[in-house]
Amino acid sequence: MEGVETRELVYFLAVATELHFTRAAERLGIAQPALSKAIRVLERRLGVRLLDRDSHRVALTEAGEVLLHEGRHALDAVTAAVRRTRRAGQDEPRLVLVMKPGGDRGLLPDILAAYDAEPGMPPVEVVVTNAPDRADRLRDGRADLALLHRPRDDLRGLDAEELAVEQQVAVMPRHHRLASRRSLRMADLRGEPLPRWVGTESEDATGPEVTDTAQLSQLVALGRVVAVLPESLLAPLRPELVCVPVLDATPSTLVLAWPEQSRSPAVAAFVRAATAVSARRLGTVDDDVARVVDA
Amino acid sequence: MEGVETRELVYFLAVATELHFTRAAERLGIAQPALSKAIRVLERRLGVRLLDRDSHRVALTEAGEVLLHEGRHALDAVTAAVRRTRRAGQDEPRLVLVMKPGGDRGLLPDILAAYDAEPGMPPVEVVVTNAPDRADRLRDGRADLALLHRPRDDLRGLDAEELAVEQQVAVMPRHHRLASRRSLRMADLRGEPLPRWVGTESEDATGPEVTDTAQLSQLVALGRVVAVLPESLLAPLRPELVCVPVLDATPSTLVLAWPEQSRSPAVAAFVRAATAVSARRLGTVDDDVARVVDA
DNA sequence: TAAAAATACTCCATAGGTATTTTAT
DNA sequence: ATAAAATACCTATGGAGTATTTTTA
Repeated sequence: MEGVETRELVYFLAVATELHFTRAAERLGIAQPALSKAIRVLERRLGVRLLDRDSHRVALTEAGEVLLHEGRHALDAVTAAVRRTRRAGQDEPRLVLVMKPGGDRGLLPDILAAYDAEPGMPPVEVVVTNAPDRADRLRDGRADLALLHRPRDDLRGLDAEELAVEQQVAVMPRHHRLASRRSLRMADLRGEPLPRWVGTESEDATGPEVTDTAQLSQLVALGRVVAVLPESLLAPLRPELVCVPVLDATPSTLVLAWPEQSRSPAVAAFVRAATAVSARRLGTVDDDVARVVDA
Repeated sequence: MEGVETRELVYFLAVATELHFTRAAERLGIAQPALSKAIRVLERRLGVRLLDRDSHRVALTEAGEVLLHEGRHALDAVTAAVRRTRRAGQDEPRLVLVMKPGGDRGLLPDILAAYDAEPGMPPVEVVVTNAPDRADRLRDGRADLALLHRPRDDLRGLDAEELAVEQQVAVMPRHHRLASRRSLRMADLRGEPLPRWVGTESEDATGPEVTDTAQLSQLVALGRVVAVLPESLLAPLRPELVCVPVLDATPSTLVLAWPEQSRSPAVAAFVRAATAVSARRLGTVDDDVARVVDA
């Protein structure tokens, strides 16, 4: 009566996303009647109709809509529990940190050194990826820590500690009409093609799709696009490019994030190390920002 | 291979908390051998030993420790999904708001009025309870919204909007040695018996256990305890009691909280209503605080 | 030796398969 | 007429029970 099994959630999510029993059953590797029955049982158990269906249309009810969102979340939590348990049981557990290339603003070596100084802590495995699912990796247990950027990344479900704030700059070829300006406002970039980062739906981006900063550098150098981003992301800068501070772009904050309900001592130790390093560097970073803003 | 069923999680959590197969099996209403086997299957499936056990001792391994925490979280998410789906499927869905008695600082009537002004929204069911699990009710789907107090309540897993800040006061009988002071510091209260709120483990509370403000008022009036809390919580104040502002107590912030991953339009509408009312009242509230601090 | 977990077996509830019917466009 | 979901029926995996053995303080 009470329990809903994860298998049932998986089945329902398949149908709810496909909106088609036969295709969903294929995807799940089971037969269509089995799936139909499983859904009927689930509906009966919940006492709620989840899908309105006739022979040619399958649609979510209000309740089905709710279970689609909440069920996804619940399944994430279950798979996260499984992944973290498996990892904790390894012979040599590791602390997994994800970041994108260049996404550490040079802080990581010092942080790792500070962390390694603590005795009895598992080694850190740094996963560097351009995939836009870094935050999701924390949520589903593939990673323990992530270097993320606010406000770009969605931090819901995560705890985070601020490590550094960086002003955004516009990157363009040396010969660009705005390249000699000492600073810009977003309005100055009206009409410029901005890159569309894959995996993010941006409002005003009209330029080509980009997946990583190397590709972006290339496109900027070719004059196909102008990028607005934290300066350190493109460091070291190609010689034919220049950066101009954009005064009214929301600054990008580098944060160290971890799953909210984490009780891992290793995660705690790493966070301590990172905040210590960040605090030590804070003066320097602030100077950097000030210098950029003054320019 | 992949899937872990919620039933298995429930079983494991029972063993992990009881640390005793036979008792856990009783609690679950199944036989001991069935439970032993289920755990063995789970361990095999995860590829990880969860419990170190001999005939007289059952102890969690590192991995078991992890699954205890993460599994609880995951089960919460599953039951939350089930509860919210059931509620969404009711004939007349309701928006459930939990608060403790007097926990709204007088804002709720206006908020409800503003919310009711929006068309097509489900009615609000206000649950007033002294139970200390108000935040948990959001996490496990029994409620959609809660009026909570920072920093007293643990807001992890929740989103929250600040509604009002209130200075803390010490409440004591009129004849108390500190009753004539215009303000206090926490140090002045050294040696005074502070109440131990049930459900919270407090460091320096040495006085009697209390469960609600009526009981607390009574105990304060009897001179058995001195309480530090936001003034509005005891309003209207018994005539034989007085309040003295405590300058260095961390102020209490009234927040409206809801589950992080909520996508409910009704919740969104209520939050809008609440922030609007709060903004309208903000000047007044700030004046209140200023007046208290000046006193 | 006593208390508790593991093993051995038996049973049946149900997940899942195949074949077929119903339904709506 | 056709595509898709529901129904009917069958099979077998595995969840849960009882009886018993093993283990160690």
